[in-house]
Amino acid sequence: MPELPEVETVRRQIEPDLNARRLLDAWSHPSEKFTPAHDATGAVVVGIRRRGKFLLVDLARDLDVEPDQELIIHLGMTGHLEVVQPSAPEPTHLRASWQLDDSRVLRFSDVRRFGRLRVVESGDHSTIPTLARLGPEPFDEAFTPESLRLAIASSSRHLKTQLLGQRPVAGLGNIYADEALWRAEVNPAVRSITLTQARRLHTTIREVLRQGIDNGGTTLRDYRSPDGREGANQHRLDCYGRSGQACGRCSTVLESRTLDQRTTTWCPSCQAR
DNA sequence: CGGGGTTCCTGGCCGC
DNA sequence: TGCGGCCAGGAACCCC
Repeated sequence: MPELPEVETVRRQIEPDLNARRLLDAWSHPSEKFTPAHDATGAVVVGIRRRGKFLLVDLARDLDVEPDQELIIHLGMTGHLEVVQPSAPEPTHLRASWQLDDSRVLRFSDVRRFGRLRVVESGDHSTIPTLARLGPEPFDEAFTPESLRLAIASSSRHLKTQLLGQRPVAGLGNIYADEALWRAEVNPAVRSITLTQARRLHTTIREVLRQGIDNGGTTLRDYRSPDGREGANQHRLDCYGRSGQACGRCSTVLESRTLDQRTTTWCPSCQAR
């Protein structure tokens, strides 16, 4: 399930292959999630950025002009991007592909079809709700303990649920949210946090995301980087997926329960309310 | 507008 | 071995 570290790993890998390449013919699966692939046809890639879990591919009519469109890619749970020779074996769940002007092909495959594509005018994110209201990038200076505390205070929902909502900070999913809360020793089900807790959580959010990027992402089942390799961060998890095992800090057995329809794992002792 | 619930999908896994 | 049932999970979407 690609979260910020996985999406950033993908971005770094495909950028050199895609930069300055023109997208020629496009093919797409008939779902409306993927048919916008055709809207990018004819444009040249002049850069690839990331906001939270979204990839923003800057498109221009030509190499020497300002970009006027963005191809926005969300990988969902099982989305995978690769730039390969056309002779490479076709993925089983191909959802979109673009012929490139260097004879290679950009392919987007996605087993569960939770991913989606859109082409919009540069900077116009108004039709993509989560992106339009996305919180600060975790490594940006706009993300501070106080911004985090304020964001959490602005809603009455459970802390973990708010973090998954992408408003307090961009890019957390279930894995890194559980990891950050565990490290910060904050209970996932509280509805507000003190500034002291916000300071800890601010630090641990940055730590777990940085560690995830440094390890090339977390591969639990499907995630592969564009070059087909697994990440290594799954060997470094302290909390996510460790329900029933001993907490690495206090040896209490980690618990798991569904919080607002999402599986949540935490230490009932160090993360007590 | 916020909160709460539902839906989209399919492979993998469990139990019989 | 086969199969029904269930689960995971991000974000759009719908209703109140």
